[in-house]
Amino acid sequence: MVTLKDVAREAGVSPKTVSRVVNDDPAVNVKTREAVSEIIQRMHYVPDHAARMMRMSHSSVVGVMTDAVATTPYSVDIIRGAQSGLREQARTMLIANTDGDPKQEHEYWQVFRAHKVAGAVYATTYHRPVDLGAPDFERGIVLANCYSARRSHCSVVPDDEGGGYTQARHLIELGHRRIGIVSLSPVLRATVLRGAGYRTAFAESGLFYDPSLEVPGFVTRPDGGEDLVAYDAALGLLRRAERPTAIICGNDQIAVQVYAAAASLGLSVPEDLSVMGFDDMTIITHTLKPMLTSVALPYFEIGRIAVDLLARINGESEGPVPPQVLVPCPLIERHSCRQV
Amino acid sequence: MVTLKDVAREAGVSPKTVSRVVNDDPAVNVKTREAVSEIIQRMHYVPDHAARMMRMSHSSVVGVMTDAVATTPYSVDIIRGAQSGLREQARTMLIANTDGDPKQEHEYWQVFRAHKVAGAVYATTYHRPVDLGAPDFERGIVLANCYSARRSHCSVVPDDEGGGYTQARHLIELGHRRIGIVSLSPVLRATVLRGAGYRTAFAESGLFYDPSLEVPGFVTRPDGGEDLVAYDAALGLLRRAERPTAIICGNDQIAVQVYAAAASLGLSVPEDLSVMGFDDMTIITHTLKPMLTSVALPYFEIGRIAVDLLARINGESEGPVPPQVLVPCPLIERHSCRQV
DNA sequence: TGGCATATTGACATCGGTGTCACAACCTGA
DNA sequence: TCAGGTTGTGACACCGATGTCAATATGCCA
Repeated sequence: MVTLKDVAREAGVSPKTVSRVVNDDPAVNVKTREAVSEIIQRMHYVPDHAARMMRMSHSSVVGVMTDAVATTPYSVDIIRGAQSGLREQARTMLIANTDGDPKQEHEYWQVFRAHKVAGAVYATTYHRPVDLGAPDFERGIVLANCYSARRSHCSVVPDDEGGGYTQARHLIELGHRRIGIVSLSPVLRATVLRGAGYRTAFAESGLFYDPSLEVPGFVTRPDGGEDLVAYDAALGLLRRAERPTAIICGNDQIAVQVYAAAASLGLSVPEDLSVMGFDDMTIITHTLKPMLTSVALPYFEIGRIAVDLLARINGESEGPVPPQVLVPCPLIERHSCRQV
Repeated sequence: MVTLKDVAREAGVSPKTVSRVVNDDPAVNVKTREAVSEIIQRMHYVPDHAARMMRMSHSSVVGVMTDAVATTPYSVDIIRGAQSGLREQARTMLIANTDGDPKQEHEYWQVFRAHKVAGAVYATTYHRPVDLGAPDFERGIVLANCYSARRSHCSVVPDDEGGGYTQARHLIELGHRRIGIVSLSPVLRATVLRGAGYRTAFAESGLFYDPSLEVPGFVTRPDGGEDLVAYDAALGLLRRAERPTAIICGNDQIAVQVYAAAASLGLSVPEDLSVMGFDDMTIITHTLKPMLTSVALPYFEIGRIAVDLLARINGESEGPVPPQVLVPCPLIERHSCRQV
């Protein structure tokens, strides 16, 4: 391990001067700087993070704690977004996956403290309220894809209500008047919020919101698991006397089953039925034929904004720190919806 | 920040003694240990990672470098597997996502050096050869889901050949004799390896391998992107005079389109056609009706084994260090294949 | 009781950087 | 010519832990 002192000796200057060069301190003579820089390069010197951190009593690492971000595959984009933002801040990321286990969570807060991380992002798989308890962690915390029931931390969440509105609004603009909905489990916050969005869009256009046209695509088993019943749900809707001309899906998986149900009745998408997804999981949206129009969950953005907020909380960058940031869910048009 | 000294003062002992307690040094009187432990708890003391690391000149952090693990969603399970293994080793994970950019990659090797990480895992999205160049990084490196063309590092990769064998073998055992294959892009290593697996299984059973029954489900566009053409590929196979009774898919996305193609011809799965996926992306396998039988890519295991190997390389645990570990791809039986 | 092994504890230096402050060399303007 | 300012550099202490080694207390045996 080559140290500051080694470089200093080689360059014939004091360690402090090398330190200045490394940190771009302007109070160094240009010639000295160049000479030292050259030697740093030649010797492959890299400043020791530990020593620096110890002296400065905080690190350039940000902790990211997640429950089980891998469960819904794309929520891992929160991590990618965070990484992207941290890279610009010249920071790095210490990651902790807790599997939702409070014991692990507590341990990792300790780890974060031990590492003197500059702050933490707490990200969840599903948009939901969380209660962090008192993690005795002094630095800033930003919640991503979740929010504090006690409003104790600021949060970055998808605008599910807006997303629901966007789904409905787009179909209405295409001329649809009978719109079925195969929704997620009613206990999810997303379902409630999007429902509000649908109603707003319907009301705006003077459409009647018919509750019988909204059926769940997932049902919760007694053991807590979920069964995907969208196929039968969609069949039910499509067999009604007045068949809906479009179906809004709670997520893209539901759309897969809606496609299959339509096919089984000899209906084709989008000629006989428009289908609108949610989540924009490319693995599904690009795979279905025709490719699925969907509303995206802006995970990448959420991660990015979370670390930007963190920098503001820590006073390292300018800007306001709103208690909650709603990130819009953009419409991704493909070929599963048509004008009627 | 409460330090060792603070605890020592409070306990009326020397800092060194507190250090001994923290590190479970047996040379401490039981009564002293208990008293000090109690005060550590009460004061919420957490040892400073930086100071410890500096003194010991290595850290308990492992670096994980990835190209773009989020692209194929489930390859993120490599990360989860690694995390799970590291947790048992009482280590943590510094993560670096390079987007495949060599400049970022070089930067992150420097970051790893600066952090004095105990070792590194280099994970890729696709099973492929890599050339790490000379990352001037002194600690151990293990490749996950990729391997060194120059055999300079040890690697953990899925047994694609075995996976292909498993796919074919299972169908053969169910009595299928005409088996179509809708494969991945022929340039992928996985395609080549699995092809070898199919042939072995066919040969074993005295089946004739008919190249005309293997068609690509993806085609590469001039711009390098890929188009999913499995629907038409499957139609082609299913319209042949002697229709195959089963189709092996290069991944689960292909299976989605095979299902759709079968439906469009009025064929049902599995009565008229057995379908076998690959990757076991639950988001697809659980969504299709009937649920898809598939062969899993053991990403979680790969990540886990990689960090175990790393510990061996660093001499922290016992066991051999093979140059390459092939991780089996297990068959996950669901309902898309039937006996004929 | 003296001598020696063992158990327990602490003083001190050290790891690799950076903050503080002093100091020398060089300007500037009166 | 000299006070006062600016620029560039280095000496030294210190961040919070641990390794080394010495010091003290205790126990045991002859």
